[in-house]
Amino acid sequence: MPPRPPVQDLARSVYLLWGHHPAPGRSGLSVPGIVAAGLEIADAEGLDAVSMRRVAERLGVGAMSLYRHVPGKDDLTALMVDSVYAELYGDDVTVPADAGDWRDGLRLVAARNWDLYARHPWLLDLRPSRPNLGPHTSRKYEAELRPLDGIGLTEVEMDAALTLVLSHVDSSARAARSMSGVEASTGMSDAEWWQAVTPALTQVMTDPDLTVSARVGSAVGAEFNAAYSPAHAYTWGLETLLDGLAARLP
Amino acid sequence: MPPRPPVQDLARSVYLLWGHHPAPGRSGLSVPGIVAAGLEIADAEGLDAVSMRRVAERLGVGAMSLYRHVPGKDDLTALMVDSVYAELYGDDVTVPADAGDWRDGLRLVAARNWDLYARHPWLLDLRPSRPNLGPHTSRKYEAELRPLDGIGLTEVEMDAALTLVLSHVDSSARAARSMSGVEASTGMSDAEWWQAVTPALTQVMTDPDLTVSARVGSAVGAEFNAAYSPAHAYTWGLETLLDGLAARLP
DNA sequence: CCAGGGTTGCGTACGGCGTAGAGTACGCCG
DNA sequence: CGGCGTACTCTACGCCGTACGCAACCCTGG
Repeated sequence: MPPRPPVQDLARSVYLLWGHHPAPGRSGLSVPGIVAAGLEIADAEGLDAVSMRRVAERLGVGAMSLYRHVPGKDDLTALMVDSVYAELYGDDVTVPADAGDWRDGLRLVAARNWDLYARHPWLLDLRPSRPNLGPHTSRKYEAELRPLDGIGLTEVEMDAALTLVLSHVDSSARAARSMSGVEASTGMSDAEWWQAVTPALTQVMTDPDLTVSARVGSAVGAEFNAAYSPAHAYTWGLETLLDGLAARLP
Repeated sequence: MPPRPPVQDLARSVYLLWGHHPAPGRSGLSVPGIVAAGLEIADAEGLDAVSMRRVAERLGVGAMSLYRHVPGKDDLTALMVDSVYAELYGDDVTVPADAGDWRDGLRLVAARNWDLYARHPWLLDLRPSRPNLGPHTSRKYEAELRPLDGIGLTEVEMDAALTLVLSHVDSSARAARSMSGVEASTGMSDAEWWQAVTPALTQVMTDPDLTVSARVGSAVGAEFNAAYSPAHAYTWGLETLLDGLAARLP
C-alpha cells in the first residue's frame, strides 16, 4: 500500500499543469523544455523510453536537476498529455460545433483525435488513472461537448455520448497501431508476428467449437493482407454510433 | 530498440498458453500454481504488485525458479489473462447466443465482461499489445461472436460490432473504477481526491470559454454525489450502441 | 571590490525491477 | 551407495524513480 500523497502535492500538480512553474535557472532548464524533450523521446521511441535519466540526458543535464522543475514522473507525463491536446483545436473551442450539425461535429472530434493518435501513438500506452485536469484537457472537453449541446440530451447523456465516441476512436486507433506500427517498439511487424505464431497455433488450436471465429478470423485476415483499412472499421463504428445517438434524440 | 524475439520464443509462448508446460518439480512448483499466485496478488493489490519476486515469495521459492516454468513476466501476465477469461462462460461457447435475440446476446456479453472487470480490476491496467492467443481467449471470442452470426452483417462487420461493445464496457468499467475503487492503489478515495484538488482548480481555472463543460461537469458531479450509478452510463451507452447496430442491419 | 547567503544543479545512494548465467543440492536410477 | 541430470537458487547487471546532502553559482549588501 503506497503512502497517500499529501493534499499539497495534488495542488502543486494542478498549479504546475496550469503554468505555475519556476523561471528557467542558470542552465536554461524550464518546464516547457523538459516537456518538449519528453515529447520528442516519446514520439520517437515510445513511452517506455521516457525516463527521467533519458530526458535529462537529452537536455545535457543531471537527472536530479529535473526535480527542481517537475515533482516527478507522473506529473511530467500529465504535462506531456496536456501539451499534445493543444494540437487538437488550436485555441478555438468552437471548432467542432462550427463543423455543421451535431453529427458533423462529432465526426470532426473523432477525426482530430484519430489523427492525434497517429502523431503520438504513445498516448495509447498511458495507464488509466485519475482525470487529467490541465488547461488544454479542459478546453478539449469543452470543445468536444459543444456540438452535443442543445440537441435534446441531458448533461449526463452528453458526457456519456462523448465518452462513447472517444472510446471508439481509442480502441480503433489501438487496433490500427497493432496492425501497422508496433514494429517500432518490438522490432517485428504484425505480418511477421502472425507468420511466426501461426504454425504453433494451428498445431495446438484444435478446438472444434471455434467455427464462427475461424470464419471471421480468416475473413478479417484476408482483408488485412489485402487492402484492409483500419480506417474503415473506425468509420463504420463511428457511423453506427451516430445512428444510435440519433435514435436517442427526441 | 529492443532485440526482436526469436520465432522460437513466440511459439513457446503459444504452447505455454495452451497447456504445454513441464510437470511439477520437487518443490511442487507448477505453471497453474504460479498463475494462481499471480492472480491472488493482482486481485488483492493490483497489477503493479505482481513482480516475479513477489510471486516467488508467495510460493516459498526463489525468484529465478519461476523461470523453469514460465519464460518471463509477459508470458505470466498472458497466462493470468487467459485464466480469468475462463470465468466468463464456463466451457459453453453457446451461452451468449442462447440468451435470446442478438440484442440479448450482446447484453449478456457486456454484462459478463462488466462483472469480470469488477472481480479483476487489474484487467484495466494491462498495457495494449498483441492479441492474446490463449484457449480461453479464443473461446471468449467465439462465444461473443455467435450472437452476431447470421443477422446480416459481414464477417468484418461482426468483428467491428463486437469490438464496439467490448470497448464500451472497457471504458465504462474504467470510469466506474475511477469513481469508486482506486483507493486500493492510491490510498485515497475519489471524493477525497476531488476535495483535495478542487481549491487549487477553482483558483486557477478561470477560462471564460468553459461554459458547457462547467455545466456538464457540475451536473455529472451532482449525480455522482447523489445516487449516480456508473452502471447507468454503461446501460445507456450499450442501448445506444445496440440501436446503432440495428440501424445497420438489412 | 569583496563577503555572505540563498538558490540551483548534481553525485551518490537506496531499494526496487526483470532476468542472464553460474553454482548448488536434491531425487532418482543403477 | 555412487553418480548424474535436473530443479532450484545465488549473485550480478543494468535499468528505473527519487531522497538526501553537498558544491557551485549568482545576487545582494557593504
